[in-house]
Parts: sequence; structure tokens; C-alpha cells
Amino acid sequence: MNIVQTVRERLPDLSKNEYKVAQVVLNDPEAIIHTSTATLAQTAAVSEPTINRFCRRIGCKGFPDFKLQLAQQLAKGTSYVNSQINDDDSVADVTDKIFAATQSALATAREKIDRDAVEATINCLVEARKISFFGYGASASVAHDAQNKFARFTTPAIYSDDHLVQKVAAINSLPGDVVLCFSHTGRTKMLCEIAQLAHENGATVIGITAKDSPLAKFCHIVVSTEVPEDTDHYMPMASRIAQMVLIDAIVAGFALAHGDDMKQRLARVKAGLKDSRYPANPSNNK
Amino acid sequence: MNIVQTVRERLPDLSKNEYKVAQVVLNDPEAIIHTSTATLAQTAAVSEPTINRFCRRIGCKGFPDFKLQLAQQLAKGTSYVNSQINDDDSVADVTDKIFAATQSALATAREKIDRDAVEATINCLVEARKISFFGYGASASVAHDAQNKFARFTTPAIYSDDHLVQKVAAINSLPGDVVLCFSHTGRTKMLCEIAQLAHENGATVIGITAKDSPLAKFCHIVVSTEVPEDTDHYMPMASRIAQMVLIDAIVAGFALAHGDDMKQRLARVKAGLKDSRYPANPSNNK
DNA sequence: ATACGATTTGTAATTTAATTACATTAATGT
DNA sequence: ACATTAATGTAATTAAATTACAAATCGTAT
Repeated sequence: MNIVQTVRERLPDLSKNEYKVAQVVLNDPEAIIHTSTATLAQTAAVSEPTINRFCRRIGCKGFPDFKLQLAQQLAKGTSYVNSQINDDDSVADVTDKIFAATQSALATAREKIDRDAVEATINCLVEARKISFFGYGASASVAHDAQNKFARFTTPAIYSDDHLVQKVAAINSLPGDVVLCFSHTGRTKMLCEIAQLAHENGATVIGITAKDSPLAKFCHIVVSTEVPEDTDHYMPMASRIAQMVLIDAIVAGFALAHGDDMKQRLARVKAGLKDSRYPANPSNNK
Repeated sequence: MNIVQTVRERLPDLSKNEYKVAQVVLNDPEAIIHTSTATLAQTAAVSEPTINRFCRRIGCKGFPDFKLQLAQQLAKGTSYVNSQINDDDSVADVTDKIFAATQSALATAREKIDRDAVEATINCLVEARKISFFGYGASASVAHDAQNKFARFTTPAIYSDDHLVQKVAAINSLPGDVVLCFSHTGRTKMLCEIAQLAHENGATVIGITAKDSPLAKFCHIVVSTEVPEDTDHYMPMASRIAQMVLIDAIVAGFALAHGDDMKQRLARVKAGLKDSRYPANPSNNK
């Protein structure tokens, strides 16, 4: 998948001259993209066929294929991915790595997303009498964010980070109500409890969570965001970003399903918020 | 910048046969990547030099250059970007467009980020006696999320969405306290008020916001996330995601600045949370 | 040590791809 | 309708990548 990473990994398998080529490649992958076998051979001080052999050994069809993969990798900005953050990294390094990891996570999530589940979720939400958003820890801000988005529409949207308030809301669920639960692992006990209560009381329970998790058992619909391993293992980073973008997509689909009517409403909401902002025109703010 | 978009825009400038080529390209950009002039010429039913001329007119150096740009574009997933969401888009289309827009926003943010400001922010936070996170609307969840992250460390981290609570916190700021304000536009009146109060009381005010905005005036440090225009103009989407990733980077830098000691603490926090989760091993959760 | 085999590497030839030069055709305006 | 310009294709040229094969290097066993 990740060509730069692959080159790095296969480094020990390479012969002396192939190794030289690898060094040149790793030293400045960007440059390779606009290079021919001839010039690369020259910079690495090897012969042209060695370049070709190098590409083959790495697992590419040939040099053009290698260049292409490299180009795509770099465009994705994922050349850094999987390279763990080190203690001696500069701030710039860390920033770059975090961004890279997130970008790659989004790319994966985008590919792996279950479009049917997303569609089903939107349909549910459009029909919903009331929507509640629940999540704990890092997922709490995702739930918060989701509520924020949906508050712009007319369907009542609930969010609270108080477990008792959530419990009450879950118990008071009726058929036609939708409960959206956020959890990366799907193993948060309190959230499972909420989901179960809501389920038992007839609400439609939707989980933005891992497939086959304990939480998934209480969900009518599961939208899983299959995000590769987080860079930082101590707190979820990329996964919750993916969840948020997923919610953005769901919100957009929701708004679309409501058609023109909704557009006008959004415009009205925006106009209504105008007074709480300073005007955009720079001449107006002293 | 965006090759697919460029092709679409230049469509009227093209000659009859070049247009045919453009059609083939737009119809399946993916396919082009693994194609030669010869085969593309055949599918478009034109001659080989026409392919070359097409590439030149679009602004590329030649066919290989065109292929490369296309490959990078598609890898970035930004081929859709700038293509507004239409009323007749399917759920899959909308999802794809939202993801694409976010991915492209992240890529831009990553490039444009002010690394010095990020570094300065991290240094401030490391020295901070207390950190408060404030934001309204969509930025509220960003502030919430940030607080969540920093709560894992030992520096007191405050978040509230209650304006009065925020005001009190701002007024009670002392030198050595850091106040982090989130706002995409930097024109939210209430937030400016908070920032001003905090500033007057001697806190270090950091704004994750637009440069030269009213809010920026009250900030000691401004980290701007220059994100291109949001796809959906009715609510900020990509911009707040960029802010969150930026916070991730800052948190990572913060943790790193604290060194080993912090790693152990994070591990301990994680262990402490264990009881609130079901075990990961599937055999355990019947 | 040295001779054998295997592996690596380079030279030269071949194939394939891309571009250029030029001729032909089509289109447009007078 | 004719002249002029633009568009297109054919054939030639150039450039790039790959293959085939020979030379060199390296390790190993005698």
C-alpha cells in the first residue's frame, strides 16, 4: 500500500546497488517523480537495468509503475504514515505526521465506508421524531458536534454528557425516536447501557462504531468507520475525525433529502446568527 | 491545481477531437493513469498526436506529465472538490464529495500551517498553570474536544459552553494561565468579549482563528488554519476538522515536550479507564 | 588457494512509448 | 468560391524502458 514504507522495509533484501537506488529514492521521493531511469541511474551511480530490477523487487511492474505509485503516495501525503512519532521529532515533524495520519485515515474511511448503512441512517433520521446523540470521552465531542449540526434543522436534537440525563432520555425513547451512539471501540460500558435502554424502549438505535462490538449488538444500524490503527495509542485521534466527517456526510444527505425547503431554512438560520458576529467587511471593524 | 477541474473548465476551449479526448478522460480518470497515448487515442477515436496536443492545451508538459498530475489528483481524492453538491446527487455522491472536500482542506491546512505559531503555542501550554478552551457553535465541539485531550495531562483544563461560566473563568485569569479560543471566522462577538477579558486580566490568549480578524486582535498568538471555502456554506465543516487536527498536533507536541514522564502518565490513564470498557478479546464478551 | 556455482551488475540490442515534422483536410471569413 | 487559418492525421524521429546476454563479483566447498 505505502510504497515509501515498503522500500524502507525491503531495504535489507536489496543488493548493494539496489540499496544505493533505495537510498536516493528515500532521500528525496519527490524528485523521483520527474525523473527517468537514465537520470536516476546516474544519480545513484548504477546502470539503468538496475533501476528496473529495483522496481521489480519492490513489487512494482516497472519503473513507470513505481513512479506512479510514488506520485500517488506523496499526493496523499501518507509517506510519513506508520512512521511513529519519535522523542526527538521537531514540532514540524510531529505536525506533519499527525496530519499525514489523519489524511490517510480519511482516505481509508472513505474507501471502506458502508454506503448502504449511511443511506439507511439518513432515511431513519429524515423520518425521526427526535434525535439523540450520545458518546463518551473523545466521542463526546463527536456527539456534541453532531447535535450542533442537527440543531440547525427542525427535528429536535438532544445531546448531553451527563450519564443520568442520557439514561432518562434513553428510557423516554419512543418508536420513531432515533438514538445515535458514537464509540470508536464499541466497548464503552455506559454507552452500551444507554443503547440497550433505548433499544428496549423502541427507539431506533444507530451506532457509529466498530462492527461486531458489544455496542453493535444493540444497534439497528451500524455504520463502521474502519480506520487504520491510530498513530498515538493513548488517545483516539484519526478515528474521531473520521466519525465527524461521516456525520458531515450524513448531515449533508439529510439536508438534501429535505430539498429546497431546507435550504431556505438554513439560509434563515444563518441570517438569524448574523447579529452575533462582527461583519466580514474589514472596513466595518475599526 | 486540480487537473480534473481544469479539464472541465477548459472544455469550451477545446477543438472537436480534443473534446472527445476530454470526454474519455472525465468519464474515467482512473483508467487514464494506466494508459498509453496509443490506447487512449484508440478509445477516443483520434490520432496519437491529438492526445499530446490535448495535454499541452490543458497546460501540461506532455502526456506523461498529464498522467502524473491525474494520478496525484486522484490519490488526493480531490477530483470532486469544488464540485458543489447537487440536488440530484445520490448518497454515495454526497459522501464522496464531503470526504473529498475535507481531505483537500486538510492537505491545504497542512501546507499553509504556521509552524512557528504552533511551536509558540506548545511552549506556552507547557508552561501554563491552567488552560481554558472556548468556542461557540461548531467551534464549541472543537473546544470540547481539546479540553478532553488535555484533561489527560496534569495541567488543569477548563471547558464550558456557558457564556457566564466562560466570563467568570476569563475574569479570573492570571498571568501564567492560557486561554485558547476557537473560531473559524474570528468574528463571534461573545468570544471576542471573552478573549478581551482574559487578555486584560493577564492571561496568555491564543486564537485558533483567522488572521486579522477581530478576535485576532486580542490574541498573543494566532494560529490560522487557512482552509479553502467550505463546500456547504451554511455550516462550517472542513474548517473545524482542520482545527481539530491542528489540536491533535499541538497535543502530540505537548506530550512530547514533557517526555517519558508523560508517556507513563498516559499509560496509567489508559489503564485506569480499562474498567469502563468491555475487554477487546471477543471470547470475553459473550 | 582455486575452481565452481550462484548472484549481481553492466553493455548493447530491442521494444515500446511519446513527440515532432510535415502533409492533408476541414473550417471560417472575405 | 477562394484564401487563409486551424485542426487532424501519417510517418519519422527521438526518448524511455525493458530485455537478452556477457562480464564481473561473491561465496562456498574442495
